[in-house]
Amino acid sequence: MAEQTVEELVADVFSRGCTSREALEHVTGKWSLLALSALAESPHRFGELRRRIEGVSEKMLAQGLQTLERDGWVHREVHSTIPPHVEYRLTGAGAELVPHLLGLIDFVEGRMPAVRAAQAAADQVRPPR
Amino acid sequence: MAEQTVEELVADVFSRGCTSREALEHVTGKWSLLALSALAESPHRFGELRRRIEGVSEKMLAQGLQTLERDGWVHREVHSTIPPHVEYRLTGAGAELVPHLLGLIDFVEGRMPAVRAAQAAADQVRPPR
DNA sequence: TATGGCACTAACCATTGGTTAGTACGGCTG
DNA sequence: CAGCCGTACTAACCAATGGTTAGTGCCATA
Repeated sequence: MAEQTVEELVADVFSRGCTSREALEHVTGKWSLLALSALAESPHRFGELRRRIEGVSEKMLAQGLQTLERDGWVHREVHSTIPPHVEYRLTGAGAELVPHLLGLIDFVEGRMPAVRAAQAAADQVRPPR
Repeated sequence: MAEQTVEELVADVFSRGCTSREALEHVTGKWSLLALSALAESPHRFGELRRRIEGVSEKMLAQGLQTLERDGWVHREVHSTIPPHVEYRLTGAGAELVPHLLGLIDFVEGRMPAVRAAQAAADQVRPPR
């Protein structure tokens, strides 16, 4: 661990220097995850995404989309119109990423009864602060 | 959207009131994700996890493990010894969750060259602030 | 005596998340 | 006419969470 090769930088999430950590954080971010899921349905304009994802602010949405675009998961297309018209769609890479995310989302959603039961049981033994 | 049924609370990540949002945030949290991945290899003691996951502090690790335990993904077993001996292992649910996480991690790791290339290209067009 | 092992937690500062206001332009309504 | 709406962001500022550092108690060892 004293020395790190380039391969280790790429390949090992347990390694502090692994650059995929950051990329993982981006795609699993709270709002990015939901934006990607929405874009899996169809390309959206900014405002459409905003309305699709309840609870997200324009600021957080813009931030997440910017990151997703920079990492190459999302394609942003600006039409020079008034009012502004910006469209977001998944890139090829994004389209391959999304089934992984949706699989995880579906799994967790399906497990919510168990999660809730576990929380209730845990809170009985050890009430939260 | 004016009214929400219990089903909607459970089933729709796009909905503000969806409780699975929080559960998703927990399992995809930066340190929790790595803890779950390490536990997929074998049960670990606290210190073993700390050493396995480079860069995590005891505080952040403890916090993540506590959440994972509460949600029912991880089983925490305390042995009353001196020095303390606490062991963490995946629950049955955790064992089913982890392949989803590992699939995502593998996918993103494999895509890092493309992510980096996308970032470099994006930064040329639009240098980051 | 001091230090190390173990698994946390308290105190405090740094960073990111989130709220609110603002931008510019054309169209529509009262 | 003035005000508001639609659009897609960004600036300013406060709230919340992440992260750093110190501390806990007990036994064993140098």
